[in-house]
Amino acid sequence: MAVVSVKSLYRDTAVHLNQAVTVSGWIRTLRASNTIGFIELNDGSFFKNVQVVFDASCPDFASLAKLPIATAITVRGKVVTSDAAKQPFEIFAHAINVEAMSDNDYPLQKKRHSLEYLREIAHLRPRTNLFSAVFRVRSVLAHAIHCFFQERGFVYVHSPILTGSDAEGAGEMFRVTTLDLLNVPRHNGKVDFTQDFFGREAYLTVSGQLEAEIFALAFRNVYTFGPTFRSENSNTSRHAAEFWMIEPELAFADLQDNMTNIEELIKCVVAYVLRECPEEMVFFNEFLDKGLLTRLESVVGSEFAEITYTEAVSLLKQSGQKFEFAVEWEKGLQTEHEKYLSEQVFKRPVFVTHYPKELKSFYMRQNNDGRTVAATDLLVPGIGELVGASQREERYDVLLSRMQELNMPLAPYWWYLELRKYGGVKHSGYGVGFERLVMYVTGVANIRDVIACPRTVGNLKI
RNA sequence: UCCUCAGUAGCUCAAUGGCAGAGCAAUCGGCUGUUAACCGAUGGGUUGUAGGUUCGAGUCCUACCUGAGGAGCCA
Repeated sequence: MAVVSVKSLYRDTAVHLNQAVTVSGWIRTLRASNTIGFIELNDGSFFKNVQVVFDASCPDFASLAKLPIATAITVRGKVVTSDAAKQPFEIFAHAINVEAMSDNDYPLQKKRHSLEYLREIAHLRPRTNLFSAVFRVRSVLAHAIHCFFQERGFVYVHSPILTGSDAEGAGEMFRVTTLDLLNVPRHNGKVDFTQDFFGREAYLTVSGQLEAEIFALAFRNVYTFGPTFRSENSNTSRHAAEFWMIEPELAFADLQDNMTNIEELIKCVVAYVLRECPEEMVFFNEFLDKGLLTRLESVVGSEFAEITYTEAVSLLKQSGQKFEFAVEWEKGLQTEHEKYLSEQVFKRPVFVTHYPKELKSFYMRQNNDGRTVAATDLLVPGIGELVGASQREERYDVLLSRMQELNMPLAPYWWYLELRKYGGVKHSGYGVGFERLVMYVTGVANIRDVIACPRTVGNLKI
């Protein structure tokens, strides 16, 4: 008999009711007495478990009643309605076959564990309710992002993970080398990278944006979605050394077009997850954040706020709010300022636009005022910066003089400058921290809990 | 990197400078259509590490390690 998924049992209950079925999965918990036992079985296909009832008519009843948690079993039985309150149906077992034993020192108990403890057993935590929900939503969210862009004709670009540029400006980089670190070749006192794998220095990418621009100027609308690496010594609940980013790039688009696209993306993928993962979302709302569903539904339904950086600064100055750091136009917004804006003033996602050029990257398009650039950050309650965006500087001379102002080496960027010479139309793009999006959608507070095997400073356990 | 807090049984946590404990888990037994089942019994400790103060340190002091929260940096 074909094995039926637990998801199918829940989604098509009427089809299976009073029918013989075979299911296979792992024991989440087991309760038994002399005459009857109950197994909550999870088969991986669905967030919820199915209750398996077995009594003395089931072969090997006594030994089945002692099986440890996490034992893998196959159950043959009949789907019946359940008398008890907590489940609409259950499986009455005729036979239970052990596929793979577990052990009584299994670290996950029938109780609530701390997130810190679960991080130490990252190889087992996907078997818990919370992580089962998180990683299913992460998968659905990734799919939603591809759907959004593919439906709109965006081309998915695989930007390089290995890069030769060490001055992308987005953060500290991991060096990649095949040189023997115990016997490094030298030339005139310096490391001789001509003997390294690529014949030059190489790093892991901190952003695929510059390469995405290449493709935007050929395919018009493109996006990247892949891993990114930053070796910064940052120790917060929102930073990881390895994370995923989505970096769309739109040709013939200014900052406003960019922001329209960002808002559509966020609303579309949030709505998608609410639709596809109702059980998981109810769980998050229950156990992590009672206001989650209300907040996400309002995100889908309402306009994002918009304010210029200069307006935001004067709004903060006039707010009367006590801040640890004074608000100053030249110094940029502190985290406390951003939180006040998104959580107290607007209480929803807010675009802050036109930042001082000194605070932003060289490639952002300079405004006519001579002091700001066409850039925006999308700030969301609870997370802070979710999206960083800008119109790119398409004017060759302006870009060149800005790079010279910043004393940047020009040679590595010859191709980036050359893009401006041949039909370098206005274009815009943005970067979304995928894990931050997962956090925002699930209510999970620590980035380490939305990554399968998180890498942070001093931590690469599994 | 800086600031703050924490580290005691497998897990979650108690213990005034004076005998190191509880709940859950595990093991054994009982019992019941159970829902983190329930009831009884049993085993389980170099109190993060190294020094110091003291008649006596889980408790006070110093350094280090680990974790968490916040800041900076950013996505």
